[in-house]
Amino acid sequence: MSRQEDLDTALAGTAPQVAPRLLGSVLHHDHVAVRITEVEAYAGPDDPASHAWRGETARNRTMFGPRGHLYVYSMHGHHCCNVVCADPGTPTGLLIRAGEVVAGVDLARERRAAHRRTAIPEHQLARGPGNLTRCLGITRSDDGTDLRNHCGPWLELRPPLPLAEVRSGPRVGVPRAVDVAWRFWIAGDPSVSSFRPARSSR
DNA sequence: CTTTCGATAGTCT
DNA sequence: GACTATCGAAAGG
Repeated sequence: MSRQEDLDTALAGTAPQVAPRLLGSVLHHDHVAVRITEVEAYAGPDDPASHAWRGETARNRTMFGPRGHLYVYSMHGHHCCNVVCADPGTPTGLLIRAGEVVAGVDLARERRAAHRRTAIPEHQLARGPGNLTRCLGITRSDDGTDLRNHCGPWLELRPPLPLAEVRSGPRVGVPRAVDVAWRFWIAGDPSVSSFRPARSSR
């Protein structure tokens, strides 16, 4: 079975089903690799926290397409990347929130240093979705990339982690649908970001 | 460790 | 003009 089929099969379920499956897998881009330690699930039109909730726009178009594509958006001057899963028409995304840099540490540190004056501990290089994309050099121009058909290993699937190593809780910074525990992380991993409640509007 | 607050820029109303 | 699926610095425990 080709890797392409493996990935396509692995991403076939609903967002909360697939999300923990990505923990421990490795995301490669531009000479840096990150082992995923934290993921959030954003489900289709029924999830009021999802960008897709209010329908298709120019920004979220990729989420409405086939699974295995990368959905990249920008906000607050940072980029966040999602892996699209499920079937076309049910726009679901998996936000990659944090990871451990396992290759290209010097380059990752260089990219981070451009936006920070103080020293960065190694386990914090890819802690937080904006920091992770900065380490990897992912920008809005990577939106729509098909991870299944890329010649290099974009997303290197690893065997699923034992359930005992996985924790879950509410999503970070999300003001709606607070009751669902759709953030998943590897228990005890230092690269996992700390929980932040949504800031009250106004 | 925690909380709070301002900066930030792209998207949508 | 108002909103964020954010970040880092600063201040407090």
